[in-house]
Amino acid sequence: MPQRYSLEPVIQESTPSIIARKLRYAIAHGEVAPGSQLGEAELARELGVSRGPLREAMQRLTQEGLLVSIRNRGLFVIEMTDAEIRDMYVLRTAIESAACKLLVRADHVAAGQDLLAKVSEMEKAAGTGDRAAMSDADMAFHEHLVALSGSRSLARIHSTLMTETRMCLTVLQDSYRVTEEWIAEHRGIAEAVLGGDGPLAESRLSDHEDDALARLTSTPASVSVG
Amino acid sequence: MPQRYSLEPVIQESTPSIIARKLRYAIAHGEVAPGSQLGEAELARELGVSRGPLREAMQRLTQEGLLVSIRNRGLFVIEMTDAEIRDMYVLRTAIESAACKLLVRADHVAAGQDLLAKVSEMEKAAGTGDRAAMSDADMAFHEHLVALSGSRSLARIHSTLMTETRMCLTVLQDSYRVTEEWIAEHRGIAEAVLGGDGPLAESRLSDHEDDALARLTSTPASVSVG
DNA sequence: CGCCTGTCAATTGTTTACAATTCTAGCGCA
DNA sequence: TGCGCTAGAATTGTAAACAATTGACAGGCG
Repeated sequence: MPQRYSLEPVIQESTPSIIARKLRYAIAHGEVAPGSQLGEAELARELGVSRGPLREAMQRLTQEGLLVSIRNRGLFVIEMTDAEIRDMYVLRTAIESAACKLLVRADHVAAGQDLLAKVSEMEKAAGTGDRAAMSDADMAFHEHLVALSGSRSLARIHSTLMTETRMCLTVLQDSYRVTEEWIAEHRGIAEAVLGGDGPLAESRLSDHEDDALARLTSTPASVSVG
Repeated sequence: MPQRYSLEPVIQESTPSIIARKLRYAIAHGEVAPGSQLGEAELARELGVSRGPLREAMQRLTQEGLLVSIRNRGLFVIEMTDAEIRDMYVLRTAIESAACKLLVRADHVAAGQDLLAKVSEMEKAAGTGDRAAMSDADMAFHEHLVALSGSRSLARIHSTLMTETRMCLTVLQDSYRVTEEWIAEHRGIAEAVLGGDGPLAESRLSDHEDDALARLTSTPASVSVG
């Protein structure tokens, strides 16, 4: 059959998937506060679905670690302590470092240029002074870094980490400052990738994550994973 | 209140949790073949639960990546291609490397001795010639490595990876050979940790993972993440 | 004979209702 | 005041029924 129109296959997203995505977004953007309870009946009414699919979606988020379940009491949005945020950054640094390793072994020139483009977008966002745009650009850089590595495994883990990161950023939005230094760190990583210097890229990435972590937590990270 | 007995908090595991654990075990140990379909009605009857909690458990496994869902058709156990196994090992190496980094920054002497004890258990298992015991000991070493790091994040990801690894080992059980070299690799890692040499430990770990990967896949890994 | 199409059985997806368990809060009582 | 008990409310688990979709198969048409 001639493919006259460029038709993409119709993806029938399952209802639990849709619910999970909406809930993830709501949690990440602070529409539901950390520690607050998600009542089944209320949520089901709000979303216009029945309890079955809703519970399936909740189980997914529980598996991701975004919700904690207390039996016969309900599901609650996680509250991350400083220690847990530090621990999350350990994992995040591990994932992104691995992505860097893969990148420099592949087409690091194209990847580096791609990342530099993201840095430009960050500068643009910084120029407008829009907080949301700045953090969006920040996260876009890191998501792109992992996506360019081509690893599905890394991308999957990373996406859940970015949700948690976004949640932390939303909570501590006031303390989120974009400095020249902040953009320079990203550019440094991109340039190291461009040059194919894996160890340098990883080192800069690790330092960058430590800085980001220090901005998120009250006490500085005592042990770095870099 | 004086803690006279070392009482752990009573954890009332939810039904979906139990189901998920049982299914995970069954998949990991080859009781359900990769690619096979899991019928809701049949499984529910077999496990003695209703479809509700069963579906919730399935969603968890889907989120973990152990099952793939085809809408209106059912859930199937994943079939991993060589490329996917390689990709999984990229992630696994990233996780365990990060654990190594944490280990050498903490009490690396105690950790190293602990790991050497695991190596002894491996030798014992190798002496009996019991295939299951050998792979158990192998996986116990790696799980211990991550557990000793004290990172909940790393441990959580790693546990799902070990399930997938176990599945691969079960499928290709015949080609699983334990050699002197295999034990020596583990001892090398443990000794590097004991000596507090992070880079050496990571390097040896990476080489070890590459070897393990080469045993699992038909074609050798073209790109290492180490 | 080959291809398309309509029907049918099977399975999943969703909703609803109800029973069971457990936590919380309030009350009475020593 | 402190304790135990009880009623209410919430979640959790179960069951049944219905809707929706898929894949297969038989039959008609060119």
